[in-house]
Amino acid sequence: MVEISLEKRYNPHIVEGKWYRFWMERRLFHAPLDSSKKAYTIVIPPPNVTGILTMGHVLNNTIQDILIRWKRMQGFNALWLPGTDHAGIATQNVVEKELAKEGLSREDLGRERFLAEVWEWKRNYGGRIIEQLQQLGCSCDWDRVRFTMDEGLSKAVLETFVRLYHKGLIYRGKYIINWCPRCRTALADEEVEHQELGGHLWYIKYPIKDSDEFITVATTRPETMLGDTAVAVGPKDERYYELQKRTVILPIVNRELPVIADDFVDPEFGTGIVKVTPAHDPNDFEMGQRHGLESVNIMNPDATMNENAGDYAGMDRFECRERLLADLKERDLLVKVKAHEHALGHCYRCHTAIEPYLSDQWFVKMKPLAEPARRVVEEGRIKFYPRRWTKVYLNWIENIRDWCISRQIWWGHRIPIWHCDECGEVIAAKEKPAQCTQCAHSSLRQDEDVLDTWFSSWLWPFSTLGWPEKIPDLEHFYPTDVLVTGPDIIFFWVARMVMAGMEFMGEVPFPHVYINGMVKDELGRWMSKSLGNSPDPTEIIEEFGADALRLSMILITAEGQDAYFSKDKLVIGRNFANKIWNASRFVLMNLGDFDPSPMSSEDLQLTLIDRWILSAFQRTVARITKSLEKYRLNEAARQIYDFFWHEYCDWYLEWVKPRLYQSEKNGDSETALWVTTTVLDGALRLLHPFMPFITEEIWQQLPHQEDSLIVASWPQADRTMRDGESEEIVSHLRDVIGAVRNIRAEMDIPPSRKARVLLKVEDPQILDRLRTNSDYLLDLAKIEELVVEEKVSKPKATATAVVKGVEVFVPLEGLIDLAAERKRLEKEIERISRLLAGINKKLNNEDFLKKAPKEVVKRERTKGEELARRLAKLEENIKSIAQ
RNA sequence: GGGCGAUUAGCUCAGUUGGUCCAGAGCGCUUGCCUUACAAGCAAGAGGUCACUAGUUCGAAUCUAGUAUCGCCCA
Repeated sequence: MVEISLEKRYNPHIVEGKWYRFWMERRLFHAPLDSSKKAYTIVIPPPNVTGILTMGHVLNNTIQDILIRWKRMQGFNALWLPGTDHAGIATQNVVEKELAKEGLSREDLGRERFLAEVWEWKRNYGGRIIEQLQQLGCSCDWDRVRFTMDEGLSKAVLETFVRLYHKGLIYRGKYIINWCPRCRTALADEEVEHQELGGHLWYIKYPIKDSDEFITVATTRPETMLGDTAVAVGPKDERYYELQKRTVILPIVNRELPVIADDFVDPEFGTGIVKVTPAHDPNDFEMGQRHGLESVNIMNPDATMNENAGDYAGMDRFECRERLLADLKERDLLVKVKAHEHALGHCYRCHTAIEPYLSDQWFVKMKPLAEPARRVVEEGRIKFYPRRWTKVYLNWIENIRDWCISRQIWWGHRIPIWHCDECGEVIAAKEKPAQCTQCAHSSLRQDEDVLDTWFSSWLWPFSTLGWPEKIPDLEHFYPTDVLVTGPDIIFFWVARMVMAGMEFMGEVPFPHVYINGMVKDELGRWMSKSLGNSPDPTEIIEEFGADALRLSMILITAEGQDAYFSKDKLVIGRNFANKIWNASRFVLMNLGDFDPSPMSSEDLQLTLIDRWILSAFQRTVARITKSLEKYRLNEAARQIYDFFWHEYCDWYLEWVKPRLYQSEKNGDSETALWVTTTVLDGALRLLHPFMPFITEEIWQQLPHQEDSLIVASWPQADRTMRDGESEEIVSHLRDVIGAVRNIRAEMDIPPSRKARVLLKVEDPQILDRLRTNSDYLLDLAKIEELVVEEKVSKPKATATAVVKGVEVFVPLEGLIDLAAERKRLEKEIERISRLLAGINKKLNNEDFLKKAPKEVVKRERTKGEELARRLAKLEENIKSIAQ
């Protein structure tokens, strides 16, 4: 047996690392292919390789670990498949920044050497977040760790691209896309974050050709006027019927612009006339398509102006705006400026303002993929927890737009498209074809672009299990059982995984999606590096321990609600860990070498409190299991917390002490030890998914069968152990003790002074019950002499209380403070009167008696009678004080 | 403009099929205790018209509608 530590405070440092190593050495997290067991699978939302653990990861991964550990204990072949995501743009940015320190750009190195640098970086730093997850206690199957750029996963990417291409679901074209001028790449619509900004609306005069007149257009982006190829008005806008026949002159550039009529134009906006810049605005682009307008691109990829911008060429877009406005003002063409709120897109990686930009890109046609993804959710084959996200998901699916998947960066899966230099043929192939399929020429060039990172992560639930190879693992573990992730990537990732699952596997990737809340700081702000308000979880683990962090996070997070984190919220977890520690220390100290596990039910001499705590434990098991099944983790955590602290520690351990202290072992003390350790053992099992380290540490010191608590069985709810009668009696005893304690405290009876207590009980059944169990009252209420009788004459100078069926008298032998006692009783009378009034109101209501369920009426009636009796006694007692 | 969430004790939050959870927990506060597991503890207590209004119902913190404040997502 392990030496019992005498530390009075739980010290996570000497415990956590030790057990994690123990689990790893025995490969207890590993889920081998074992078809004799039912599989339970979760794939981790792969964190970015560049990532470090955030509080958001802590919450997300703690939830997954709780589910996995729970299912593993239930006997499932539980696989939690970990891994990381290559995070194309983010990772490339990181490495480029490193290179910049040496004055180098990626172009200086060239593609090949640059990629070698990134791989090197990944080897050195890419495992950091994995180590941090281990510190948190995550029981991932590390033998199966995957990376989106692994060979196998890369194969899956090529496979899906080529399949979709041949199905006609991937196409290339010149469209307006979201361009990040800093990352110099296209982004998908979802990768753009919109921010409401206080901008301006500029009113600019455009001269009408062959006249002295002007029109006025309103725009939020004056610099793009250099690329205008039309102005537009609403077709039904009577003000501008005449104008539609005219031509206007673009100032500065002096280009002639047609006036077009298009429904897109909102007559209420500005002057009702808008400029049309097909190359720099998605709506204008569509108008341009409808009206056959020319597109004039006026910008370079870095958002400086190009040669089409004339004198402004070379300027940055914002500088150009200032200069242009100044020039317009000088020519008296700037009519006015109005403040104007509008949403401006920003790059989700670097927060640079996005430029709508016309360029050649690859797209996935989404409608055909979205249809099955919509259906499975509508049919309930995929359920969201909490349910409200269903609507968000469906709304997005229904308004889906094609997915821009090409990125003008180097780090990622290079698009498996080969261009023939000779005939211009475009070939999609997993490997470089030997020759052009069209002209047989061998000069083939691979497309320069790489794929969106999400084009590999949407395959994650099955690519990690070996797809497209048909291996038994895939068969056994797919589909996964639940996906746990944050609301911020429902569109990016969840929806697309559903599409990919349906398209390539013909099956939903998971039946349940648990959307956890976001972790914010105490002011409700998002945690971000720039605000510096994101605490480092590893420092927190250092200070409080992983168990305390995990439990605290779960307790403060109701299903899917955002959590406002602050360090003082960790106190609850830390204190609870300490409570577990000390209660267990107490049990172990009393257990000594005795092994109670072989005791059979015939050996046991169960007392009232034994039956009660075993019953309460069963109640808790049933509740926790149910809560976990509904993904109500905070509820489950709260239940085990309350049971352990406020039933097992506060009452059972206090009551059982005298039996454990007996120096000679006998049937009674052995039974007490058996119950004490059995319930502790059970509680540790229930706690283990939440607090894996401390529970393993203690459990290993208790007599046990299995190697590790990790693989010990989850307690089965057993109705035959439920004992309503003992629960009722104990509840009654607690009420009596509470009444005495209240008198003692309010009457200032020092704890050192034991009291004489008289209980007057008229009901013979209750009388018998209290007499039989009177020993349970003595210690906890600090009673020296107890009288329990049917008829008790109240001594003089006595403090009194009334609980169900019992009058409690505590004689104070002249020390009584009459005023205090009167105040105490008055307060109680007021409380009871209020309750009684509420009940009487119901009972005097005929509709209530008629329409409420019978048992409710009966319950209210019984309660009313009981309260009336108590009130009468209280009033009698307060009267006798006055004498 | 559309959708969603939040509003309960000084602070942070539970309370999901409307009736012994019409009110709870942790922290903080008051009082008394170093009671041989635990002062990161034990015991007792103070503190809330459950944002507001109207409605449904025998009965509403809980359901419906609207209002206010805050926050998020989408357009």
